[in-house]
Amino acid sequence: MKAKKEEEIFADYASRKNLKHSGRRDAILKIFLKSEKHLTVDELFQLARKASPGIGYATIYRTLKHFCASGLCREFKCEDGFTRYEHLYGHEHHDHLICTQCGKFVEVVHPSIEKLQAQIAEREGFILTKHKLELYGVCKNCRKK
Amino acid sequence: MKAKKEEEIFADYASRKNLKHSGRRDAILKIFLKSEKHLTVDELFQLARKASPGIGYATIYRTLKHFCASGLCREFKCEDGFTRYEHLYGHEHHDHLICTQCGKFVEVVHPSIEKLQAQIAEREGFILTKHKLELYGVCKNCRKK
DNA sequence: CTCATATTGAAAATGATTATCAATTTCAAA
DNA sequence: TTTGAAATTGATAATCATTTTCAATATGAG
Repeated sequence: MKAKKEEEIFADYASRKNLKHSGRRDAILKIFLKSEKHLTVDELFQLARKASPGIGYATIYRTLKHFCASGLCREFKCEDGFTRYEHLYGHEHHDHLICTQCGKFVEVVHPSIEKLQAQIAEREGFILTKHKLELYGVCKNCRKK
Repeated sequence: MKAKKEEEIFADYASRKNLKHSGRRDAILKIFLKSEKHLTVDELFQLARKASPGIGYATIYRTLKHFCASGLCREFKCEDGFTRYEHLYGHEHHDHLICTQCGKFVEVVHPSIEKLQAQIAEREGFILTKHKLELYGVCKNCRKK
């Protein structure tokens, strides 16, 4: 029951933060959890508007901040200028392979790269806190077209 | 004569693009070439203002666009939200190791990582066009403090 | 039920960047 | 040297994504 677990994570956060109950927020959470894509703010807004007509843009932003703070998701500033939000729960650390034609996101994991990064950092006397690796290219599907 | 060479690169571009001569631009170029740092727009603006009082912010932006188009430099959108400009000429492809305390930039090259990236992309059926690898951490100096 | 506090949408504010515009400068050709 | 088309410039307005403000409303503990 992954979805259940994610809802619990947010419920815990909400009670920790003394958030009050809100239908809007529930709707946004449901939509976010249902989508496995890396949604942009606007995509989420469009979907939320269907479920909760009259919802404002600011509410999406505010709610996403909460989701991030709760550990449910993470902001991902993409090269195309749009910020996307990706699920964190149940997703081990990964990097991204992104198709510049269709926008497909592939989450990739490669322990050897992580190891090499640590080596580089050590060689230069750094202690690594985080890294960002994005591979941009064209996927098989888009090449056929 | 690296500096000479860089000036030539820009001169070629300028003549190709029918740019007219400009004292402002010369000053900005000189400042940019003299600095080996990854300057932000504002840092460059502050420096340029000393050399050319009265210079406007827009001129910095416009000139940097030209520098990029000429192949002299490259925009680097940093995690801290500031766009920096780095020298391209004489700098082979590299990734960045960045100190989150003092902002120190180290250019790192690691062929094995490049190879692994190509492997990952191939495994997923992608043809790589570019990549972005940034390592964030704390440098030796900052750890001492 | 009550009241402090969280939530909301609309609209204003922000901050980085770009576009506009009228004034000025450059430079090739006359 | 003069001329005039085209480039350059600074100031300012416009964008665009995101944040903040604010007054109105909703929530929920006591």
